[in-house]
Amino acid sequence: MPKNNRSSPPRHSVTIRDVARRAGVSTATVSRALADPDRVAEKTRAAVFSAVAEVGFTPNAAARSLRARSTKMVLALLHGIGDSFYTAILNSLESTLFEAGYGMIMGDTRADPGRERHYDQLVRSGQVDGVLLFSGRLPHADFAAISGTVPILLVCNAIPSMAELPVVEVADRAASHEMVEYLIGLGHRHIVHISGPLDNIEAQERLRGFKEAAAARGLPAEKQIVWEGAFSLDAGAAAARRFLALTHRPTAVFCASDQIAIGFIKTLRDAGLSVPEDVSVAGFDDIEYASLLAPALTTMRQPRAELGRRAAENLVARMTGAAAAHHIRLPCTLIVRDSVRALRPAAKERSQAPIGRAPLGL
Amino acid sequence: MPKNNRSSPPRHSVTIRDVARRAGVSTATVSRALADPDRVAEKTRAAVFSAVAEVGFTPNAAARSLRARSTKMVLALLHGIGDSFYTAILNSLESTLFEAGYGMIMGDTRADPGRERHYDQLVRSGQVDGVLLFSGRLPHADFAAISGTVPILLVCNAIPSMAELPVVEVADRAASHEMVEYLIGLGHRHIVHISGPLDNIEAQERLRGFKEAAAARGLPAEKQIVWEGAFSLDAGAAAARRFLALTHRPTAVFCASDQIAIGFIKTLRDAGLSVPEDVSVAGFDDIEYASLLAPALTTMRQPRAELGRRAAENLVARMTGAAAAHHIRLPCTLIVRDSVRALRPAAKERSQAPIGRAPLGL
DNA sequence: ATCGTCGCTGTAAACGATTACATTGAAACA
DNA sequence: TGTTTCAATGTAATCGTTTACAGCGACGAT
Repeated sequence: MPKNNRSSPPRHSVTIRDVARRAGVSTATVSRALADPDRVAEKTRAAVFSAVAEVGFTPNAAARSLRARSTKMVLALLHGIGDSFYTAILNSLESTLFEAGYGMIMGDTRADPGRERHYDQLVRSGQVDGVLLFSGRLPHADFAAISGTVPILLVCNAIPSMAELPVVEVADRAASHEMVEYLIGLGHRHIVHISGPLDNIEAQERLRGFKEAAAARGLPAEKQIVWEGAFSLDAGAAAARRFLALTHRPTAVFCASDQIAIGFIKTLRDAGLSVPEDVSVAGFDDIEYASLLAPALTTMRQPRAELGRRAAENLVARMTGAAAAHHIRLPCTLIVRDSVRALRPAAKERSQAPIGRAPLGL
Repeated sequence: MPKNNRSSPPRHSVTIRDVARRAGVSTATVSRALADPDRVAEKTRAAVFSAVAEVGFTPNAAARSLRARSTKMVLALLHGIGDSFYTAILNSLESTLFEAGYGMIMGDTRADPGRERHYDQLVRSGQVDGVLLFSGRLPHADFAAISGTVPILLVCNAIPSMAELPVVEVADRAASHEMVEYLIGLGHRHIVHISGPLDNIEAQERLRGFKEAAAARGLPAEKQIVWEGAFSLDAGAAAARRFLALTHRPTAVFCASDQIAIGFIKTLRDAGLSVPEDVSVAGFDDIEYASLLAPALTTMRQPRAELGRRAAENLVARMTGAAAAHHIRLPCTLIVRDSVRALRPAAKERSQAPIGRAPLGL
């Protein structure tokens, strides 16, 4: 007997129609019972629910989206998923979105135009109800156009040319101010700022904060050095090599990220200098391991969990048509640990002499 | 004159019909031209493409999914997005999936039944074409049922009760063997294994590897201690307190994760012990900062990028109906750094005496 | 001349839900 | 009793694609 290839139906999934048949009602009633149980009679409701359970029904998302024009999904578009900076944010993001009934699609632009176009299409094709835009290097004109399609929220990414878009960000400039004030308060007058890449908004703001604070306190401008690089360990290492080559070394280094600071310290240590004895080093971010390093890193803590939560809440409000703040700026907090120390007053001018290995006793 | 609220159409999006009209062809032809340009005449193709550009058309994803029964999305379901272990994996995952034209929805179960049900529904509602299951604590019966719906791939998560599901994992047991062999080779005979949570498959495997290797080498069973905890810093710290309370201290500690090792070392150091002088400590994972700590961590490196890539490739193959390996196991590599050292042969038996502060000179 | 064959295109039926509108029956009220 | 009202339900259109099927010239083979 030949195999009967035709007997089994073409994998028909179970639809609302099956439920309706089973419960002896129309599909409209099933839909209503599921969407708002109070709108159908108690008897019907019970019949529908047990029918749903019996046939094992789950509404088809595509059909629902098509008709209802909503997907209950948001796109989180960032630059470099691998960056550990995002992990804490993603955590509270997912959490808050989940509470509100939204799923999260993750996209990474990697600063690649092809990818940017792809995600642009994703949004335009109606696959998400909203966008959280972390990446700072997009073809923003395109995304501005999208903002007519679904709500967009810029996160940590207050692009000046798109002032009309809502933003949730960290008070980078103020935090930078505070850190510089702190260093000055400890007696440092000769400071180098190792900046992040200056096509990045946050790097720009931190640099600006550094300059403003130094100027406001009347620090000699020629002694405030700025080196630009990536937010990476390697950039920190490169800066350290530059630092070692200086004859008149600054007494403090303010890094635009903890990664930079760590790379910097490591290279310095390999060269025989020690932190903070020979030079004070401050970071920015307060990454998970900042407190575990030796020396424990003095840094600015970014409110990452809150950032994720507020961003998600704000976007949800927009998607549901509720009122939402147009600009949220969250403060950082200075975390004092061991990598920065007060400059010995006596050494204030001496510190410009070449610095050798720290004395053994201390 | 009253505002004419009715004049603007109800935000009609631009559909394939508009393109068809504009190009003077049928919607079927537009669809064909877009799906496979070679199937329409050159003239038509040109007309369609310029029409698409002119009206600004992007196909509606919901409609397409509904009809074509495919969403070009996968669900990556994990337990604790915040865990830095995932970041490197996610990176190569996203990358590989993107190349293959798939998007990625991220879900976190947080070991919460409500969430598990939610993501179960997500899959059943046809929102994804495949699932990557990282989390080790699901109501697996349910997900086994799903496997009839879309392909599922277990990642780092070879649940025995679901042997029929395909797996991509790390050779945890073999890696554990190797580490224990390494410690034994350095003269260690008295080892404690700080395990991860034993409802986690990987923790189980690492523990098993530890026991097997110790037994194979004839190490005295009563000296091989196992403490169970989370994969966290805190668990490491707790283990350290336990360790400090011992009178006969082991000479080496093999931690089931770098996090544990770091927490352990930190607490030990706070108590005045130093690593590796007083005790050798090995980790597992080779997290980003393992090399930057003092002491730099001796550990097993997990091939995370490759793990992500292989998992994505395998799932894509399954989704497209291609052949795919049913079980992939990737090897780890031992990374020797500074937190483990050879036991001084002379001290072999002495080492059971209470260990004091390390001599200053070393 | 006739009949495939083939390349190209159009017509219309799905896909599976939501929802505007119509219908029904019973309660409420005059 | 007749009318109104309202809750509960059914009917069928709709969302925007894809795709099975059919049609239609043109061309080559018989």
